[in-house]
Amino acid sequence: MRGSQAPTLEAVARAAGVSRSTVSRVINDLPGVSKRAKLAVDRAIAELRYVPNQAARNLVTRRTNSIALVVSERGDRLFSDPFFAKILRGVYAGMVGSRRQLVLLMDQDRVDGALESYLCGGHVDGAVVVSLHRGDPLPARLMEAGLPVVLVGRPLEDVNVPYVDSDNFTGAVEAARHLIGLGRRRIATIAGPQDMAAGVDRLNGWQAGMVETADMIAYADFSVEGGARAMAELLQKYPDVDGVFAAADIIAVGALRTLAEHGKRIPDDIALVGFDDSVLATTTAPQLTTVRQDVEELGRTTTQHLLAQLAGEQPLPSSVLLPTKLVQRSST
Amino acid sequence: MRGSQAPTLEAVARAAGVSRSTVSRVINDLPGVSKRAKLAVDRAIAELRYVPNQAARNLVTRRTNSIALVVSERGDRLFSDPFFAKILRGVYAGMVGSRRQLVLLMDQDRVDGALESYLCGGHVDGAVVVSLHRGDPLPARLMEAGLPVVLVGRPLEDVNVPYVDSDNFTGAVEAARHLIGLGRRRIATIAGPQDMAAGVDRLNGWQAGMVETADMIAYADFSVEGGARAMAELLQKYPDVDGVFAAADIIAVGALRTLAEHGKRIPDDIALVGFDDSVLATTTAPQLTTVRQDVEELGRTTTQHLLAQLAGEQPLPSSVLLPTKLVQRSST
DNA sequence: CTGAAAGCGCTTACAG
DNA sequence: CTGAAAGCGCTTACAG
Repeated sequence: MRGSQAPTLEAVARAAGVSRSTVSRVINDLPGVSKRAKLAVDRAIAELRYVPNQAARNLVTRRTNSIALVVSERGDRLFSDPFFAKILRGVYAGMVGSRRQLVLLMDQDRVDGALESYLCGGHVDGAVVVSLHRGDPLPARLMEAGLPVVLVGRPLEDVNVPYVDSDNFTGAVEAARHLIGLGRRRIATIAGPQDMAAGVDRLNGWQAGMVETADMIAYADFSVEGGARAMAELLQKYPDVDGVFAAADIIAVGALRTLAEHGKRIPDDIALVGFDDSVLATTTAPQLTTVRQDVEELGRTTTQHLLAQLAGEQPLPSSVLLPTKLVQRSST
Repeated sequence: MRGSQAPTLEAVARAAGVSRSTVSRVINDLPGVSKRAKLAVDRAIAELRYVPNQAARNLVTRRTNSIALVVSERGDRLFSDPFFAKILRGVYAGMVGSRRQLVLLMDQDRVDGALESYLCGGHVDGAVVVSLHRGDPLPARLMEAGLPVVLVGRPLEDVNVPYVDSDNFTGAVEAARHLIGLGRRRIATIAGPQDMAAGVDRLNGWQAGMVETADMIAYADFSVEGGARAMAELLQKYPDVDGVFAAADIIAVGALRTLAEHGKRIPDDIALVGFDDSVLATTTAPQLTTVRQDVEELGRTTTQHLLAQLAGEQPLPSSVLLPTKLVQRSST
């Protein structure tokens, strides 16, 4: 189908004995074509194996039929963490039947504003932006440029960009209450990165869920090593800690490693709660009690939100929170 | 930058006091433009915040500056497995500096040949195809249509499509030799799906590496559950098994679960070797001895192969095998 | 070094 | 229901 031999609309029209207008109408399923004409065109299309040239189409319609998934992440987190794959699957699921293509853009495209140029240069009809960090000007810029955007995850800035997020706060409240309910008295948290909403909201939720003082806090990025280090820090500062809420399963995995090294029994000596209910939660020993968030649903809902916006549907709620839920296993 | 107010090349030309031809030459870095003209054009572009319309460009150049990553996988494997994320990262790394965009296409796009139409309809300049299963006609079809394609993973059919793969065979040979070297006498394998080259080649390698008879075989798909079931099957048929080569870490995770349920000590009773050296290998207890393959490198090399082909470089070797290597940990 | 003109392959009023 | 014609925003010989 490539090269100069690719049949054009013109060729189809000749073969079918009609005008280009008629062929175009058939291709686009527009009304006002006789059965006879449609039949002839369909036959010619099949015979010539005609495929419309998308570039020509885009040029005149000023639409691209594709949307971007922008992954605003520099490091390895999204790849060592099943989070990203699930988002991707959800986004894909959300696009089913939309006849749109997904263009994947990553942080490295930021070199000399290439990302912004690309997004604003009419290459895509809209964008889903994932994994924003505090202070990222991208969402505001895209809004200014008039590009429809929906974020996965609450932005930390006070920008008026629609988003979909898990209810991190409530999930973390539940985690704290669960540990308290088990009779634990010395409960700590390993908080996630504070330049991302997930990190901030889970810390706030934990603090809100603790009835008494909540000041046994260590910080980690979303990695095994970070979790291991933070757990070591907690053990040193608070030797009597008997409950820990880790802001992500991957952090909990690191914490488990450190706890094993220190000969702590889980949950006897220390009860541990994670967050995510990722595949990690059931591959550890003991399996993790954790707060489930449906990441795939997050991707799907965000995408549907964007598509609805593109379809010009009634103004949707500007943001959506998806429920989270504690899942008990053997680590508590 | 969207909407009818977006500046065109024409507008830039007027603002700079030159012709459209000259502006086009400046944008495309073509020779034969006076410094004076270039300066004026650059200023006008900056002032108007001009971004070239890609659709118009594609139409006339017949290039899209994008390549497709086709993930030929229906089920959940690619998402419950870190494999896909690593491939994706590798592909991205391979594209750095190529000024091309990545369009991600998945199996669901196959509905009424939409995938093939899309790929052959001039939307992309070439494609990387991952995770092929036996009997998939896609690679041959794309080749016929003249679309440059490179596969991640050896195709099982005898098609003349270039590919890049890990040396699964040699890695599996090493795994078998390792178990033999440890003095194990009753060595089994949990083979992967036999409709994929990775499954076939790892089984063949294991058989080649075994000096004596190699007939203790169970099969699993690339999943925890599959691994658990296959391990149960092996234990029942061969109660004296003392070594197992699992064709993937995720299969080994399932095997570990079953072994724990049966009260088997690892590695004392049974030594276990995985394949991949994925993140799973170090989150299990005990940590897995496994065959390392560099999946990210796989994605990167494949992409560079494709880009070289697009650049019309000298004919490259039609296929490439990347080395694999045994990594010993505590499961053997 | 520069510009006028043709043309890429479609869609879309417009007139019939 | 149908077709002739204009035009989307670029690139690319071609002539100067």
